Formats: sequence, C-alpha cells, structure tokens
Amino acid sequence: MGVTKSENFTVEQNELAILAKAIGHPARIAIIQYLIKVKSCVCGDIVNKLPLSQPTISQHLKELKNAGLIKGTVEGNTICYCLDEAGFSKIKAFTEHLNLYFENQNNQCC
Amino acid sequence: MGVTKSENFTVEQNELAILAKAIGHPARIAIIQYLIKVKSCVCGDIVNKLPLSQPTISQHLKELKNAGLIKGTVEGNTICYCLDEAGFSKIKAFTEHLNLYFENQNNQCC
DNA sequence: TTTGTATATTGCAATATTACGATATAAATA
DNA sequence: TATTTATATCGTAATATTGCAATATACAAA
Repeated sequence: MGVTKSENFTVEQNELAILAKAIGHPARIAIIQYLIKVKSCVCGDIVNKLPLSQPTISQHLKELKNAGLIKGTVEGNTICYCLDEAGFSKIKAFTEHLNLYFENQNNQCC
Repeated sequence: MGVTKSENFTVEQNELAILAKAIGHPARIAIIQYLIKVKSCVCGDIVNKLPLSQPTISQHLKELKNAGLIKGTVEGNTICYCLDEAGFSKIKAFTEHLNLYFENQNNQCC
C-alpha cells in the first residue's frame, strides 16, 4: 500500500512520527546541522551548501517547515531560515523519556 | 527517483537519518513507547498491543532492529524485545546539540 | 508424531518519497 | 522597463515504504 494507518494511532504518536520522519533524511540533517553551526538565521545560501539541486533543496526545506522544525521569513529577495523551537521541543520531551528509561535500567533482561 | 543520494553526505548524517527515519512511523513510535512503559523486555505480546496485522508488526520490529533501536532475544517459542541503548545514544548526542542551541539563542533573527 | 502457537518471509498492490529539468514568480537592480 | 537573482512549483521517472494474505519456520505441548 504505502499508506500509513494514522487513524489507528494517537495524535501524539502521529506527531512524533511526522517530526522524526522529517529529520530522517541526510539532506535535512545537513540543513539542521548547518543552522545549528551558524548559530543564527541563514538568509539565502543554503542552496550553495548542499550537494543537491535547487528544486530538491527547496522541497526539503518545505518539509522541514511543514513539520515545524524550521521557520522561514521572507527578506526581500531571499528567505531567512532558522530552527523552530516548537517542533524540537516535542522531540526533546520524547528523548527525555528515553533518557530516564536508560538511567533506570534495573530490570533489563536482554 | 525515490533514491536518496547518501554518498553526498557524511556517515554521521546518514546514520542519524536512518535512526530518525526508523522512528518516523506511528507504529514504531507505539512500539518504543510500549517498551518504555513496561520498563523491561517484552516477550511475545507486542502483536496484541498494536492495531496492525502480525506480518506488518514483524516488519516494523525488523526495521527498528536494523536501525539499532531495539534488541530481540529468542526465548524458546517467543522473542523478547527491549530498547537498545546503542541507537538511542546517537540520537541523544544530536538532541543535546539542539538543546544547547535553544538555550543560547542570543542571536536569533526570525 | 501431530497439533498448536509465535514469529518470519514472500509476493504483491497501493501509495509515498526523492530528485531534477523546465518553468513560474517575485523582488532587486541596471 | 528589461534583466538578473532567489526561491517555488509542476511534471515526471525511479525507487521506497506500507500493509496484508498466504505461507514458512521453529519451538512447545499433547
């Protein structure tokens, strides 16, 4: 099929899945890492930083934006992108659960 | 195409992408959440906990295992699954970078 | 040994994703 | 106004993912 049965899962599970899926591509990881590295918004040079064509990068940026992981602000001719805390804070809550799990792994069996 | 140009990105970027992609499905989130909740291995009742067929769940478990996010141990007739710290520790390192970014967001522009 | 139980694999149909050339749009500049 | 520059959208081909029925495998129990 190729179609995910979203209706069988909770809103939270679907939200987390959408976020993780959006992160799940090396080009989108590279975009996120670049935005972390420069420590601010980036106006208009992302295309030059990635080994993909302009339409492809535009598509990846759109997906990150749809997932709530980056924000884009029109700045005259160019667009300024930066990380969006909204999306990442949901991931943070999830990973903190995981950290707690591994810190208290008393009853492990395998 | 549908084929990711992995060779254009770093090993780290590809590894992270594979991990995030594996998490990026509500059924696999549900499996992870269930393993967190029961706080131990789970032997043989995952199929009853999810609203998907047995072959589909088997496939999702395989993907989580391939990504290094869960471990499975054969226990007679059943298989015991638990979370695998190996995979999650890589994600932890990545999210900690992000946390630092948002804690020091002095030079934000959008 | 036969039967039951749990999980994996195969095969396939439907849909999603990735990538990019061509083209559109919109602002900046000459 | 015409041209350049930056980004988005469209259309399409190739490949990947999702889901399940059917079947296989492997151990357990009768």
